[in-house]
Amino acid sequence: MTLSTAQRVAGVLRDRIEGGGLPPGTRLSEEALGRDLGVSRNTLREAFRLLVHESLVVHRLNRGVFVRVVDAADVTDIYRVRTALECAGVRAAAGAGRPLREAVTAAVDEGERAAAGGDWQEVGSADLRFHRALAALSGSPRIDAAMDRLLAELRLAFHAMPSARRFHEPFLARNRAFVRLLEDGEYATAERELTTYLDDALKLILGALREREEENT
Amino acid sequence: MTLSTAQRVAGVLRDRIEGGGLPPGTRLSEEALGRDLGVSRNTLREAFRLLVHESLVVHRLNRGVFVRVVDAADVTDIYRVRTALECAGVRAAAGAGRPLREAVTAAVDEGERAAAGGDWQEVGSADLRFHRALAALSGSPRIDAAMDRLLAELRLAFHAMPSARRFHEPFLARNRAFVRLLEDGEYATAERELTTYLDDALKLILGALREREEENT
DNA sequence: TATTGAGAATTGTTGAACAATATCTTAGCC
DNA sequence: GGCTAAGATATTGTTCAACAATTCTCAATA
Repeated sequence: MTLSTAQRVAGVLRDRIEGGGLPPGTRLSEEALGRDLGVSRNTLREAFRLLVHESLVVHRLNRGVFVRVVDAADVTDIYRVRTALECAGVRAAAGAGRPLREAVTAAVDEGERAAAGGDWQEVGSADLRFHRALAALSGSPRIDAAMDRLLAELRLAFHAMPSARRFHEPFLARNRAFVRLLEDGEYATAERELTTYLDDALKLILGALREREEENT
Repeated sequence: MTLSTAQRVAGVLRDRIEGGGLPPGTRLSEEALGRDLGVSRNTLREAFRLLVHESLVVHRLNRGVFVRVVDAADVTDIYRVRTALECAGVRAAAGAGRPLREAVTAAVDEGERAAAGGDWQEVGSADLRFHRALAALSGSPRIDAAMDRLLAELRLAFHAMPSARRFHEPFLARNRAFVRLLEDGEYATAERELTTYLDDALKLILGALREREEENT
């Protein structure tokens, strides 16, 4: 057993949350969950702390933990940080090692292959890998970890997106064009394009969030 | 009782660590510390969790918690992330609100005042506030939080710096010049200067770390 | 010297008890 | 009827001691 009980429990909860089994806003009762998963309240609370650190749940004093609700302000902020980290990656691209640069191209390739096969779920995953690879060009473990946390948060918001295809399809060509800019060493242009790219994506998500908001009124 | 026992214990440990009473690498025995502080192991473990979240200690499964050792690779990485975040702040400076911009200037003012009074400890604090204010120009809560964690980590490495004055004095003028660039709207120049600024600071710290390393051989 | 295995030391997990806080219920009032 | 306030109930927060699981120590052995 190389994983502690708390880590295993956190993994189970993470899967349930990301799989939609525990929708945003759900309260996680210590007693009920502990009985369900067969662990003590103490261990469960330890698992909660791990998930709090991943921003998947929030902890309100004397009220318990709730599945994180990612609102428009959160998404906007996440995109601010993404822009900072991914732009830093682009600026480090020239000095980055070959494996790091190839990871970027590979993710774009995989996205196109998935699109050809009609697997839009996988197109989404490849897109996240693409952006993570972009930030990873910095060669910084802390940036990698921060990026993972950000994308995990973002996945919570993606539950609101009606169609993976409508959201991802327009970006396939932009990803390809962007990679070409990197390969040609057009870093300044690439950075500008990336900024507007992320801004466009943000607007799409905010639009979807607003629509869902109006539905629930 | 507005502070839990665990929080008090964490405070005691934090003081001991930052005061040098518990040098980096020290293992914090649950039983010995618990007896020493008069709390149960469980409470002590809760305190440990708080400190882990602050990056002051690390937790290794089945081995216990150790006072964090910040090595050259860590410092290098921290400066990579700082560069990304502070540069993002500079690029957002034009659109940032007045209070955010004034906070940058205020920190530089306070640094100069402290230097005039010979309080080099306070010069160091003001310098940290200056860089935090720089990153805060982005107006992003997540960037603010990340910056706080980074600077807390960095404080651990500063224990290796022999003289606060020798380290901070040369940067007083650079801080002032940098603020002037911001006020004049010379953002591109400011960003370039900031990059070399952080690079120079990194080299100084790495040099001090190397010297301390050689002493301990 | 390197290895191995039993025992010691240490951390991981649990369940319980009690305290503090929040939520729900209900009785009384306007 | 609707509203407020007091009390009852449920939930989380904190601490403890005991037991399980893991790692470490160190002598015995090849």
